[in-house]
This record gives sequence, structure tokens and C-alpha cells, in this order.
Amino acid sequence: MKSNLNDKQIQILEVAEELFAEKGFDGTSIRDISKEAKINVAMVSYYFGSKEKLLESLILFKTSGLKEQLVNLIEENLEPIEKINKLIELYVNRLNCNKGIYRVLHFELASKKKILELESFSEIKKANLKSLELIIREGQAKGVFRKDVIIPLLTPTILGTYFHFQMNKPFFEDILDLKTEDAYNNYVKTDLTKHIQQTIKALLIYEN
Amino acid sequence: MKSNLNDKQIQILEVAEELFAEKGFDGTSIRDISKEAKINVAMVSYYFGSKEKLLESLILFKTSGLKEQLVNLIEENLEPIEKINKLIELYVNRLNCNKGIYRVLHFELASKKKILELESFSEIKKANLKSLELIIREGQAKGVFRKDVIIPLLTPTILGTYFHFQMNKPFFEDILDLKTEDAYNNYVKTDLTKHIQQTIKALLIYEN
DNA sequence: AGAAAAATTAAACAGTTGTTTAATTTAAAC
DNA sequence: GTTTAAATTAAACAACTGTTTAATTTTTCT
Repeated sequence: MKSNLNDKQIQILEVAEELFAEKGFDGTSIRDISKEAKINVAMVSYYFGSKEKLLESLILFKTSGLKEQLVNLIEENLEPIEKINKLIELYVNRLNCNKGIYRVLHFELASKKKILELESFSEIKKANLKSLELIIREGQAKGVFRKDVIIPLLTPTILGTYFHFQMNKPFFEDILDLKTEDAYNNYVKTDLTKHIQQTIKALLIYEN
Repeated sequence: MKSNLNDKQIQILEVAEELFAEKGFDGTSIRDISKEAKINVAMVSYYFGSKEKLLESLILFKTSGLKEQLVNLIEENLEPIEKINKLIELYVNRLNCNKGIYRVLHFELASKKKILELESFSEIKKANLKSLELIIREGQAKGVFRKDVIIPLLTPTILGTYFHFQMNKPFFEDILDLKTEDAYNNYVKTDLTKHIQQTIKALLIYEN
């Protein structure tokens, strides 16, 4: 399934992502987007129908391909714990690369009921959870993971840790002394990723 | 330090909390609040000065007393791991009791730069982190906690897990089959809390 | 009771919001 | 080259935004 989007539409989505990430969905007006993208206000409605549908298109556009990446990961010939580590790395990377999609995904999606109730998003989440479950079950079968793990609660810990860190960026910039944008992004890619990996590993393996 | 707020102001804050939690800060108008609270629109400006200052008052009002609770906890005669468990329970409880303050705290605060940069909020966070650090250091001194823990990253895991779970309420209601409000809240208070406690315990104790 | 302060109101303010319209320009098809 | 379709535009739409004003009511104090 290809994206059906022409260059202009993609350009609008890129700008929208940037502004949504910066000021939130409600905090960003169509005029803000059109000004930044140097197009006419009417073009957004013309191409996407409405502001809500623009958000919908943005999410679908930015999450496309994730499922395939996960399936590929599962089929790799790796130890379960290595798969988990790679999965975490994959999540962090995807969220970190797209300017600020995490904010839209994490928050706006959860509040806009109409959009959340749209099947496609629930389906994406369920598919992701299914992939995670496959890896865990494999590890349990091999006897390396605990059997009493509540799998659906792993996602909140993986993504929640990342999101909370990003949400409080100014605070962590301050206390961790991450002065430049590069230093911050580097910290996310190395230390934060490792922290999440250690956390999940400890949770999966440690016997209480 | 008492709260300086009269009954009417508190009533406005309660309504504001409810609506901010439901529709976000930008998604809630002063008229929404005044209608729900059955007061005149001008009263919000009259009492709080502006919408932003209303949010500021709300946060300060709802976070008051937290620091004392944490200090009391630290001074209790408990094993370090028990203190950590109690701290997690305390956080979850406070967040869970106040209708939806978590949403405001977690998200709106992080985006409204002017408000975030206000010293009071940064101070609250730093004080909380300090309390956590005290407990961890105690556990390390007693030899029960690992020495290479990155303490500032524990908060994102504790709170992030909780927030992410709440943010995706409809999703988890669905996959965990939590049909009623009571069932959901009960799950948070028992299973989710336990999950977070186990996670942090594993991370603090498990040797890689 | 009467004066001063506080609380409450309806109305207006000047912008902004998402969306639609109808006219015009550009591109594609024949 | 003409016709048909797609893209783009400025302007208008009505509804909503946060905030202020000035007038009125209620409460507090003496």
C-alpha cells in the first residue's frame, strides 16, 4: 500500500508535524501551518478535508512501515533479550527521528476521542503489542524470561519512560547538564535507551 | 503556608482541572469553565488574572503538601526498598485521586514554556528528585541497591509508565477488559502499581 | 444605618478560529 | 489549440477566543 500523497501534501504534513510538536494540536492553527508551508489556507481543507483529518493523515503517514520493521525484527536470528533490546532501540529511533511526532502520538491522539476510536490507530497499537508478545513468549519458551510478566504493561514502561523524558526536556537539560541539542539527542540515543533496555531486562529476568 | 484561596476560587480550580483533563488546556475555553462552574466569564480574570495564571494556580494548589509527604516518608523507619514501594504508591495515589491533574502536569506543563520556566515548578520537581535520591543513597549505603543507578532516569520510568497507561485509557480498557470505571481504577491501584514497584526493584537490585 | 470594599454582572473589545465560496490560474487530455 | 480537470487564490463566513470595561449588587466594616 503506497501513500497516495503528493509532494505538496507531504510538505504540509511535515510542517504540521513540526508545529503540532511544538505547540500542540489545539495550539496550532491552520493559518500557522499554511504560513509556515507558504501555501494558501484553503489548501489544507482542499487536500485533507479538515484539521482533524489532517492529523489523521499525519499519524498514518508517520507510522507506516513500523509493522514491517517489527516483523523483520522478529524473524531475525537473535536471542530473545537481544530482540527486546533491538525493539527498544527501534522505538526510540523512530520516535526520535521524526521531529516531534511522539508528542502528537502520545498526547493528542489520546485526547481526540474521535481519532483514537478510529480503528486504524487501535490496530497499529494492537499489532505492536502482538509483536512484543511474540518475542516475550519465545524467551519464556527458551526459559530465559519470567513466566509471570504482564506483557501489556511493558509498553507503558518502554514508551512512557521515553515520553516522560522528552516531555520534560527543559528540566532534564538542566539537571543533566545537556547544553546543546546534539548533547541531548545523544543522551537519548545512548544513556536513555540503555536505561530502558536495562529496566526491561531486569523486569523480564529478575526473580523476586 | 496556607493556600490563600477562597471557596469560589477553589470551585473554579476544580472545574478547570476537570475540563483541562478532559479537553486539554488549549481545548478548554474560559467560557467552558465559567459555564460549568456556573459563574460569570469575568470571574476567572478577576480572581486569577489570566488563563495561564489560572493554570499556574491550579498546579500549585494540587501539588501542595506533596513535599511534606515525601519528607515524612523518608523519616519513617523502613527498609529502603519498602520506602521506594511506598513512594511509588504515594505518587500513583496522588495522581489517581485528583481527577485528571496528571494530564495537566504531564503535558500542558511541558509545553507551556512560560509556565515551565517559572521557578516554582522546577523547584517542585527538583525537590521530588532530591527525596528519591536520599532513599536510593540510603539503600546503596546499606548495600542493597546497585551503585550504578542513574537516579534522574527513575522518575521517567515511574511516572512515565503511569502516565502512558492513563493516556491510553481506552486502549487498555479494551485489551485488559476493564469495563467499569471502578475496575479500571482498581487495576491502577493494584496491578499497575505493583508492576511499577517490581520494575524499579528489579532495576535497583538486579545485577547485569 | 451608612461608607468602603469586594463580588458579580452583561456587554463590548479586537483577534483568531476552521471552513466555504466563487473566481482565477495552471496543468493534463484530447 | 481547445476543452476539461486540478490547483491555487483572496475574501468572506459565522462562531469562538481571552480580556476589559463600566455598571450594579452584595458583603464587610465602623
